[in-house]
Amino acid sequence: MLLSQRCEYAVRAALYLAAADRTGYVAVREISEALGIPRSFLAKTVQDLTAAGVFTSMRGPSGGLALARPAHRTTIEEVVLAVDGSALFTECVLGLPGCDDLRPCPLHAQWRPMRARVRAMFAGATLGDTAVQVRDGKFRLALEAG
Amino acid sequence: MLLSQRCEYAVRAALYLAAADRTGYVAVREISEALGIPRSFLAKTVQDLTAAGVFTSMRGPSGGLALARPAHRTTIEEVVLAVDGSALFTECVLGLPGCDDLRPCPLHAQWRPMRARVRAMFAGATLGDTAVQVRDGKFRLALEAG
DNA sequence: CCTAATTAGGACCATTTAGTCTTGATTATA
DNA sequence: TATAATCAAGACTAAATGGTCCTAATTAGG
Repeated sequence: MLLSQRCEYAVRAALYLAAADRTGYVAVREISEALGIPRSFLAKTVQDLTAAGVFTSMRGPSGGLALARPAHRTTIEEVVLAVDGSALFTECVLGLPGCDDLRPCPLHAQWRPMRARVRAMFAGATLGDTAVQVRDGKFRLALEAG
Repeated sequence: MLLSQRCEYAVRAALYLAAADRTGYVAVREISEALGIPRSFLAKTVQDLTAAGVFTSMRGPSGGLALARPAHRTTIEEVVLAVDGSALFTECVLGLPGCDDLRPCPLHAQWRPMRARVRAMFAGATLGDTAVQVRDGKFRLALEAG
């Protein structure tokens, strides 16, 4: 698994929020039901995102979650960093501490640019871009087709 | 983490075996001490590799582990597949079951070629190639520099 | 002010992964 | 044949991850 289960959930939830394009807040309950994610688990996971300033939240009736910034100014990379941290983008593929250009592991020369590309994949994807296509039915965020 | 801890250990052990380039067998104890890997844990992990036909093993004095084939005909990909399976190379980055070209997740178009590149990185690295450079001191397999 | 809807947060349980330990089977060698 | 070295295998413990549940705090609306 490239991303933790929590992180997969978080990215899908962020994309759902962006695709919903609602003026107010969206309840965790709605997101969890729409995406087939355990509600309590998602609720705890998104706390990382509000703590990181990616989401905002409001309690009470008509409360819920919202993007802290416009969807086109938030990237999937930010979501990944908030939940899983930066290890995937920085650590040695063989787990050697201090693996770098000076004291490389045998895969360092190949993995270093590769992990940069993986990061660029997430950094280049704004929630806005992708959400448009989710709304158009080109992409899916849950088990069912559309 | 791209690879499980067990898998990281397995790859390093395979590279150690290749770099040792011994005519006979190499004991798990020697490998675990050289690489700083818990011995019992490594012993169990390499059973996956012997079961997969990547390693052979022999019990008794002067027994141990050896590569089943010449080092230049075994790839790191085979080690990864034997321990972690193929999920990394086949599954959706957002964890959606059945994510494919017909019913893609929002990152499918980017992740599909990326995971193929990751796989190619492992498939293109034979134990023989890399072991040579480990022997030359260009690469390290453990915490210490050489 | 009361009620219901909602997030926040912590305690808790379940599953997977990481790691240890012991016992048994095998085998070279004295 | 006795001994010691080694892998094989399973039971066990520990830690991380995934997931549930309950209580408190907050807030809109009657």
